[in-house]
Amino acid sequence: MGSVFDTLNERGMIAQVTHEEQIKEILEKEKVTFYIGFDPTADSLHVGHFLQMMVMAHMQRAGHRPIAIIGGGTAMVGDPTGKTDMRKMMTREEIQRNANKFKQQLSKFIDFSEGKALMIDNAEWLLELNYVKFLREIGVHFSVNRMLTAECFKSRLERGLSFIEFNYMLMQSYDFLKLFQEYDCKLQLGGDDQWSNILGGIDLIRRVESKEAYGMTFTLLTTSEGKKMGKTEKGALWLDPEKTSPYDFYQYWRNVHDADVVKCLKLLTFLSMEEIEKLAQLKDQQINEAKKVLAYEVTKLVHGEEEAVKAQQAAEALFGQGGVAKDMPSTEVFLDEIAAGMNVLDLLIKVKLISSKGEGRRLIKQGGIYVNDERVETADLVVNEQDFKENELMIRKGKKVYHRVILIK
RNA sequence: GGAGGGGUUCCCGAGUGGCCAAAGGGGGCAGACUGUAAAUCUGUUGUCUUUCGACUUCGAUGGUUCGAAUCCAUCUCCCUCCA
Repeated sequence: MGSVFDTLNERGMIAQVTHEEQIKEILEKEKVTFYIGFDPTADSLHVGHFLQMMVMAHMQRAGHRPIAIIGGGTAMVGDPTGKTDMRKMMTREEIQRNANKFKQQLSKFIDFSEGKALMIDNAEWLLELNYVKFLREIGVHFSVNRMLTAECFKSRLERGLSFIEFNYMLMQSYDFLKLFQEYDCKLQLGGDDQWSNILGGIDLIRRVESKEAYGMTFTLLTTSEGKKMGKTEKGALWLDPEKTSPYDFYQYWRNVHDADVVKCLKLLTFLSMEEIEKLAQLKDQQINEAKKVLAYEVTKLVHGEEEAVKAQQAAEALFGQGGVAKDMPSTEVFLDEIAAGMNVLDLLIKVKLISSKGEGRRLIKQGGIYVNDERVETADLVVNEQDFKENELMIRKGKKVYHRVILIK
């Protein structure tokens, strides 16, 4: 029966901690208020945030109180960490809109009721800061020399770093101080790339309050090849079903590399370590079973059980034998559009499986397009009403991309 | 403020008057092999038509020329050095 710390640790989530012993201790004995910051720079959270959310959920389950900080103020400055060039500035409105979406998504993981968790926008205090006052109270505590030695600035120094970005660290540190003072928040968590920013906050608290605060960072979600995970050809893998359908989401995890399955199970599901161990024993083909579990569990967490089941069924119907999948992407077509016959290429375009006719021709030439499971041999093929079975037509591109066309009479 | 360098197709990056829809790499997509994996190999990767071909693209706008990504002018953005 270990503490959350052990749980997080054995799942391989923890990257660095500031004071291992003390953190273990407070996590075991106290109800700790901690925070994680989220940058509202996109209109949806993506898998990159997923791990942070898992951590928050784990912590909350262990009785601690999470604060999700929406970086409404800091987003107006831009975190230089890991960016090769300056981030584009965002308007208040954009940030606000994004922040609202975040809250919805976070609510699936964290219970915000009865003050069990808080969500705060740091714009609340950052936007009102008085420059001179800030410099006098906060700025004095930072040594430029030391900041420059931080890895995140070092790399940027070669390319150029604007003053505004340079200040990001101060603002994030100030957040921590503020939360420490007002909410007794003494632990900051974050991705491993946030390490130096977190240290900044801890330092600041020590100097201003003469009290100890703690920090802990988590593994960044990367593939075994060291690439950031969750990037797809269409961009990030979003948690918003409007931006990434549950089916695609499921498929992403269904298709992770062998080497990453166990890691993902540990990091992204609540399955017990015993169950994961069991799955980790699987070899070769059987690994697919583990991948199914992974895909199902992760989809369930993000989109709910119902969607996860649907996605799984859809996938099985398609990749297993026969069966009709109801929940893959589909497009409706009206009878009069099809009555006279419609060229495959036009149909493919309509259904957005291809973006140009040239692409379609190429795919067909290479044997990558199937209609109702029959390989399309020529781009001249015309599809008409007779091709629909029970008002449905199945189009497949390559091996994995399916699309259902529904005929509306 | 002064001096210099630069903006090329998804990304990086060649290309300095016709042979350029534009090398090479990366990435993407498809095919083979497989396990809805990885690795590998092959093809492909502006649009339209596919057969020749037509059209649009090299920061923006004008200009020179039979012909411009390549030359000129103006504008714009970025970077480096100096102050």
